[in-house]
Amino acid sequence: MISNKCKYAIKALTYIARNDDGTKAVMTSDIAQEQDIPRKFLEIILRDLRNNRILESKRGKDGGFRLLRPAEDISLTEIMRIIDGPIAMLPCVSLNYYRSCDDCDEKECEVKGVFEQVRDRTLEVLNGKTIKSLTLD
Amino acid sequence: MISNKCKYAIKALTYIARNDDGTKAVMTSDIAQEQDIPRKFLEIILRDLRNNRILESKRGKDGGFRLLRPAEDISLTEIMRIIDGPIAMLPCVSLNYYRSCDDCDEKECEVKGVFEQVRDRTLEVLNGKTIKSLTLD
DNA sequence: TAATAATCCTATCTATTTGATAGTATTTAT
DNA sequence: ATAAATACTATCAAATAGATAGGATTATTA
Repeated sequence: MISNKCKYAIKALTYIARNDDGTKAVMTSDIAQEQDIPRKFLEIILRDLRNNRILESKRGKDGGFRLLRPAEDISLTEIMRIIDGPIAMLPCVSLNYYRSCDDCDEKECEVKGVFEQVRDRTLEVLNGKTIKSLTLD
Repeated sequence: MISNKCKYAIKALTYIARNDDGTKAVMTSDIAQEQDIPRKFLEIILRDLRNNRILESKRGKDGGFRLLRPAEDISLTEIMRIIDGPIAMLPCVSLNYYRSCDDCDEKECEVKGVFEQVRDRTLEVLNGKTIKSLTLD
């Protein structure tokens, strides 16, 4: 399962992508209201995305958030990794968050192969999806 | 990520499948030792699997556990659902643990479609894997 | 039939993660 | 100056993960 936080992040980003008309940044409070996300929680999420160079922010009056890159260059995998961490089902098959298993020898691990396949299938779908393509669905 | 508990369950089942020679049941303590799983934790897992009709148990001396069905009839998905619950990444796309989302309208949800695809790809892999096929890998 | 060896059951515990809220500081437009 | 926005720090409650402890029950066998 992905976390609520991650789902909020995706919804917030698609909202920003749809509502940035080029004149002014998109405000936290608008996103929170329209997408039904707790405001203070959303602040944390947006700051996270900013710190990871997905968003840029502007403070003060008429402040808000903008995508730092075109929506078609932001993949779902990138967002999910920032917010939730690994996508793989086992640490030892994670591409971005690899950790060895304490309790088994990877060379003869029975389950590793299966979960590598799951990972690859999952990434085939998720890598192909961007904030842009989500807004078109 | 799948839980440690679930990984333990899979390893325990493959161990039982490999070591049941038809004469006597496989003991918790043997599994725990060979597969490096905390004994008391493993007890809980095996009882769970028994309650869900994956294993049968025999008490007392020479007691232990056996697969209730042939290893080729026990899929990974079944085990994962018993131990960890839903396999899907969103409650609203889960086949076995469906729950509606509080915060969005499913008809126009942007992410639902993607995670249905992920679910289907994942199940393609996991449904094809059984305790039997894992022991052959 | 007593001893032994196994599962069964209930309760408990600690650490981490999840999902959030509160309050204040800082920045910016007017 | 003032209003309105983000930035930051701290805190909190509930759920989940990952176990551990101790005794009850059942079955074998010497």
